[in-house]
Amino acid sequence: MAITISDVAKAAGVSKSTVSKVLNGWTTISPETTARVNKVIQELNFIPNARAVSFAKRASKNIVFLTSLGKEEAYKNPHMFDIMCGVHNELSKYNYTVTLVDTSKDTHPGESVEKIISAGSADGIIVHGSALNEGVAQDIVTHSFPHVVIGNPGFESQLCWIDTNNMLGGQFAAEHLIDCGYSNVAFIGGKKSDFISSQRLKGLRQTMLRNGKKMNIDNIYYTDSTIPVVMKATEELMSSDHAPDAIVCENNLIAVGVSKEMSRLSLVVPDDIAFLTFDRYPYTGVIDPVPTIVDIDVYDMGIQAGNTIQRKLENPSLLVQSYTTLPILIQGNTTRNMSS
Amino acid sequence: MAITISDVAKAAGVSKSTVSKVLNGWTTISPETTARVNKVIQELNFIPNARAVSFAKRASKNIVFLTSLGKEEAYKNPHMFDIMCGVHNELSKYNYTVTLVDTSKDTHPGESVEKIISAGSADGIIVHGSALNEGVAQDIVTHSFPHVVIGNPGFESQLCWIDTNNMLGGQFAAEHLIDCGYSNVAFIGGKKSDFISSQRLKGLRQTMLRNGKKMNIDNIYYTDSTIPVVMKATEELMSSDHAPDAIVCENNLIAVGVSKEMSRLSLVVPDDIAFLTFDRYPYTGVIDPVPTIVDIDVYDMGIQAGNTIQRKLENPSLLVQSYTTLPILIQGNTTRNMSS
DNA sequence: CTTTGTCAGGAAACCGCTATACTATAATTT
DNA sequence: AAATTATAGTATAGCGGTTTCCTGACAAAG
Repeated sequence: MAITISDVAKAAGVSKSTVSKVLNGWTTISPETTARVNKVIQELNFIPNARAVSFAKRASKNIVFLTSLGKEEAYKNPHMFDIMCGVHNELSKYNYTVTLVDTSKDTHPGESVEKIISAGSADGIIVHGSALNEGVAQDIVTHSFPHVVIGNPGFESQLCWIDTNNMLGGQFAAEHLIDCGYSNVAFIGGKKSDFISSQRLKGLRQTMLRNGKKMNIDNIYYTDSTIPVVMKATEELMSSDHAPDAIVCENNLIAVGVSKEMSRLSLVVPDDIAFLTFDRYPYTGVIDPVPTIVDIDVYDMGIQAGNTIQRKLENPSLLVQSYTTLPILIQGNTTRNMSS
Repeated sequence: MAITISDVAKAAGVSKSTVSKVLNGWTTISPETTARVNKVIQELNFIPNARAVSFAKRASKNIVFLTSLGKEEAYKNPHMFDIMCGVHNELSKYNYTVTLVDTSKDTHPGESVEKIISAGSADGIIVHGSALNEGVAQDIVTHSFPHVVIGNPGFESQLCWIDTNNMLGGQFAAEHLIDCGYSNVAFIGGKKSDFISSQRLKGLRQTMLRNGKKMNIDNIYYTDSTIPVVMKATEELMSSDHAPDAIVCENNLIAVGVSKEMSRLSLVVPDDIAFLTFDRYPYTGVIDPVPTIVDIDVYDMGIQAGNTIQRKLENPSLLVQSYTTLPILIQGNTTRNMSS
C-alpha cells in the first residue's frame, strides 16, 4: 500500500541502510548516491512512516502540554491559549509535535504523568501552573523527566519553572506612577492570599517606600473581582479623606470596575485620578480609556518554555534553571503620558 | 532499562502473546491466566511502550487539530480554545490523543496535511475553519482521510463539516424581539462579505418579514468593528427618522460600542431601546447591562467534532454527513424579559 | 609490493508489541 | 472408541525504520 524505505532502496539500487542514512543526513554517503536517492524519494513522494521512525529511534519527538481543558477554560484562564501557541510555535521549529493532555482527576481519571513517561509517549512535558500538583511534581522528579513548568510552583520542589517577575511588575507600576507625578497610590486586589497578587503589591509598596512615598494601609483594598463590588470599593476609596491620585488594579476585571466608577463619578482620567492594571485579557480593549498596563508577554513565555525544553532534550546533560521574565509597561491613556 | 512485555511474560510464566492478549482484552485467555498476568503487570508496574504499540497496530491513536496558532490568536479567535477543549475532552474519552498543528505557509513552511497523512502520524484530522484552504481540502479528499471541518468550508468540496446554523440564529433573534414586542429592528454588522454575518442577517430579515415587520433597508448598517466607529453609527441610527426600537449586533465588539453609545445618549435599555448580540466572547461579561445573546456552544461543537471522527474511525464504512448545530438564545437585560 | 588506513555502502540485528497460524489438550459428538 | 470441535495458549513473522558492525575497494604509507 504505502511506499516504504525498501521501495526507495530498490528503485535507487541501494540498500535500506543507505536510504536511511541519506534520510538522516549521514555524511558517509557520497554526494552522487545521496542525490540519486533523494531524486527517487522525490519521484516516489516517499514520506517515512512516523510511527516506525519514533519506534526505531526510541524517541517520540513529541512534547506533552499538560493543562486543564475544561469547558469555558478560555474564560477562566485567558492566558492559556496564547501560552500554548508560543509553546507550539517554538517546538515545531525543532520538529517536535505537541499534544494536549489534561490529567485532572475528575475529567480524565486514567491519565497520569507517570503513564505518559513510562509509555514513552512524549520526550518531555510542559506543565501549565494550573495543572500542577504534588503528584505531577513527584512523577516528574522521580523519573527526572525533561520538563518546564509555566508559573512558579509555589511549593518546594526540584522542578524547573519559568514565570514572570511579578514583584518587578509592581516595581514598574510604582516607578511609572512616580515618574508621572502621582504620589498617593492605592491598590485594589482580588484575593489577599493569591501569590501573584501579593508579589505585585510587594513590589509596588517597596518601590513607593524607597521613593519616600509610603502607601497608606487604608488604601490597600481587597475585593471580589466583580464589577459592582469593585465599583463600590472605588467609590468608598475616592470619597475617603485619604483618597488616592492613582489606583493600581491587580487584574483587568478590577480595572473595568474602576473605569466604570470613574465615569459614574465624572472623574477625569488621568487628570483627576489615574489608574493602571496588570495583565492584558481579551476584554482589556473594551476598557475606556485604554488603560496603562503592566503586561506579561505570555506568548513569549510559551516560546521560552518550548525553547528551554528543546535545549534540554538536545543536550540532556544541560542543567536548566528556573527563571523569571520581565513584565513590560505599556502606556495607555489612564496615566499621564510623560513623553507628551 | 524499562520493563517490557517479555519481562511480564517471564514473571507470569506465559508467552508474550498471552500477555499481549490479556492487555488487549482477548477472550481466548482463561480467567485464571488473565488474573495472574494482570497481577504481574500490577506488581511490575508495567506500562506498554506507546510507540511500539502504535507501530505494531499501525495506528497512532492520535488526532491532529489543525488550526492557526499565531501570537495573540486568543484575541483574534476567541472561540478556538474552547473548541479545542471540547475536541480534546471528547477524544480522550476514547483514548485518542490530540496534537496541535499549524500549517500556515508563513509560519510552518514544512508542514502539510499530505505529510501528516502519509507519515501516518495521525488517524484523523479536525480542521478549524480558519486553517482550511483548497490545498488542505485537496489533500484530505484525495487520501479520503478521516476528518471533520469546524465551520462551513464555504466552497464546494466533499468535506465533512459541522457548523452552527447562523440563519437559524438570525431567526431566533427575530422571534425573540417580536415576542418582546419590538417591531422596528436594525442590524449592525462587520464586513458585508462575511458569510456568517450575511447568514445571520438573512435569517433575521426573513423572519421579520414573515411576521409582517419588514426591516427598513436604511437600518442595516455595516461598520468596522471598532468601538468609536460603532458608537458613531449608533448615534446616526438613533437620531434618524427611522430610529429602531431594537438593534441586532452581529458580534460582541459591536455590542460593546452600541452599549456605550446608549449610556452616552442616556437611553434606557431595554425600554427606550433594546439590543442583542450574537456570540459570547470573553469580554461579553464586561458589557453592561448584561446583553441578551444568541450564543453558540462552541465547546459542544468541539465535542461533536471529536465524537464524529471517533465514530468514523471506529467504523470506517460509516458515511458521515455535514450538519449544523442549534444556537441558543440567552436572555439578558438588554431586551425586555417576557417571563417577568 | 605489502601494510595500513580511509571511504562508501551493505547485512542483519533490533526496537517492543501484535496478530496470524498453529499445537496440544479437553470436551463433545457420532 | 474414533472423529470432530472447542478451548487455551505458544511460536513466529512481521510492522518500517535505525544502527552497529562488517566488507570491499581504493589510496597512501612504509
